[in-house]
Amino acid sequence: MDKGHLGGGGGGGGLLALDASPRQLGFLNLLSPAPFHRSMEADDGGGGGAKKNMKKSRASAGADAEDHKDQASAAGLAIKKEDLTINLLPGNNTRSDRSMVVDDDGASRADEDRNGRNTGELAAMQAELSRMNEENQRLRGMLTQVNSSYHALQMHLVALMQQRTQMPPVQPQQPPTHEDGKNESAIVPRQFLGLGPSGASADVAEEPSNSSTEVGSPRRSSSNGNEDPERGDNPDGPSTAGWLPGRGMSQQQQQQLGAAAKGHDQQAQEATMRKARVSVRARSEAPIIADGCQWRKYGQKMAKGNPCPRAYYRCTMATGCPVRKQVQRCAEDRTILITTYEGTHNHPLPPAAMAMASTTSAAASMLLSGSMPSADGAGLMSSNFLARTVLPCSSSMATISASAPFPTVTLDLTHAPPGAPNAMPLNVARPHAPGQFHVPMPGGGMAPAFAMPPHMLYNQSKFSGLQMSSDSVDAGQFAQPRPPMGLPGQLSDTVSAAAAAITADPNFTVALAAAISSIMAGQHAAGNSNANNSNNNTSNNNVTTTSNNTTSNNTNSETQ
DNA sequence: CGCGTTTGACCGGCGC
DNA sequence: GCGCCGGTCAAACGCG
Repeated sequence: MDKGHLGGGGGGGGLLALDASPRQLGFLNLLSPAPFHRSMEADDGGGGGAKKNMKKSRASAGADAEDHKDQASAAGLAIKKEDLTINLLPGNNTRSDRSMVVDDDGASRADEDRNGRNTGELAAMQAELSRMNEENQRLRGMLTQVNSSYHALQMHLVALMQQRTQMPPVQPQQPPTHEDGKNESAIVPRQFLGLGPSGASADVAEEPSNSSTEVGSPRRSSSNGNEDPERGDNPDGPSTAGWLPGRGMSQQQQQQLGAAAKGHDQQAQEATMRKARVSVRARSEAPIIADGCQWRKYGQKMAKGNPCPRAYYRCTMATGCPVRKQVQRCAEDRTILITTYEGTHNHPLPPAAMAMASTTSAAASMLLSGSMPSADGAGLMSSNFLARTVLPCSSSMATISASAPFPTVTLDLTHAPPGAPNAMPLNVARPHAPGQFHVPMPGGGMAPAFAMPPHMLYNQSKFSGLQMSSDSVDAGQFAQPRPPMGLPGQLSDTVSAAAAAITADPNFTVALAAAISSIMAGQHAAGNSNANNSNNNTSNNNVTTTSNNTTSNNTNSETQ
């Protein structure tokens, strides 16, 4: 029976978890790649890292001061051999030859000669080191800048969250005076769609009639049950206040709405945005994925072009929750379960559900903030970029469809992050793709919520692959699992919930998106294009190099 | 008996 | 205007 699938899953991992450490942020990795990358390498182990660094190009080598100190200290020992072949001077050779000829006891003399050579090498290396130090300073400056930006964002997030807790449930929305405003595009979408647990504000806004219990409402226009009361002039109903243009607006804006065509366009636009969906593709044998929410099936249809029926579910965790989801198996590969979420929860969610909801929320916000100026190339660029940043582990897994009837983000969880260690082959049978779905866990490969029944574990773990996206990046990119965090399951859940709540905040997402977009715009202005991945020795070499890394990872995952 | 699922009917949007 | 299609409703049904 399907009842078994309605129960909430165990605690999921912290999805899109934002660690205090900037290196956990994939986008920061993109923005200031070299220092972070190198700091990661340093984790691999010191000596080998130092040797590797010497072989690198100067640009990529000069990053961490400590590394250079290590190099300096090791210069007289480890680097000698390589550099001897480089720095052998004719004079040295003659001296060495002469010493061999003249002296039978050439050991001490040879040592002296070596010392003499070493002094020359040391001078050269000191010069090199000084250059590297200078470069180091520059890179440190960059790092400091990025760190300060990160902390500024963090402060902004905290401020936003505090604002949110102090705000009444229904907050007045920004006046929709934008026609094509790209600045507003980052603000507006979050008012319409957030699949995450938005606690009160946006959810209540989404729900046309909370007090009148949508579920029990007899007459609902079928597919537009959400929009109709909002589209129509619905003067009352506090629930419509959230995003309805007519609510919480100045008289001037009301007059704007009065203008038929204009208001109509806006409303149509907003309705379209409200239709934004997040589609999750995951391999699952189960008929439904356990995302922590409770769902009630209210319909099933045979969709055209797919022999598998499409099931319609409605969230029943709270009366009137407008969130719906469609579940359908992929026509090509029926082991792939496609779950499409639409709407915003208007009730608190358990951590497990919050994880999924925050993922979809982040993806939806990403989509809307990026694709709002759909005709704008920059918008699409930022969408794709955000698809990689918000969902780092799924750089190729997050795709945005502009051609779909509704703007849709597709999170493809059927691909394993590249190079994921300690992967847990959760697939029951994937003959064509061995170990295709790998779920790297921060604690060495195991999720904390394993008190679940096996089938729940199966499903929930699939989401953990998304939830642990940032961790996946760490583990996947650097092929070095982080040491076990030692977090008890409960605490881990709490942390995940907090992280999920943070990332679920559309304000955060939008702020993040805006910051990233602006930074990226600056970088593109400076370095033209990241996609070229040329390995020239320009000042952008660091960025390019790491974007190479990122790109190669992307392609890795894409080719899977 | 209550709750959830099933399934045919209905409705609205959209393309021709 | 008509038909197709996606989405929803609600009565019937099944299960615990």
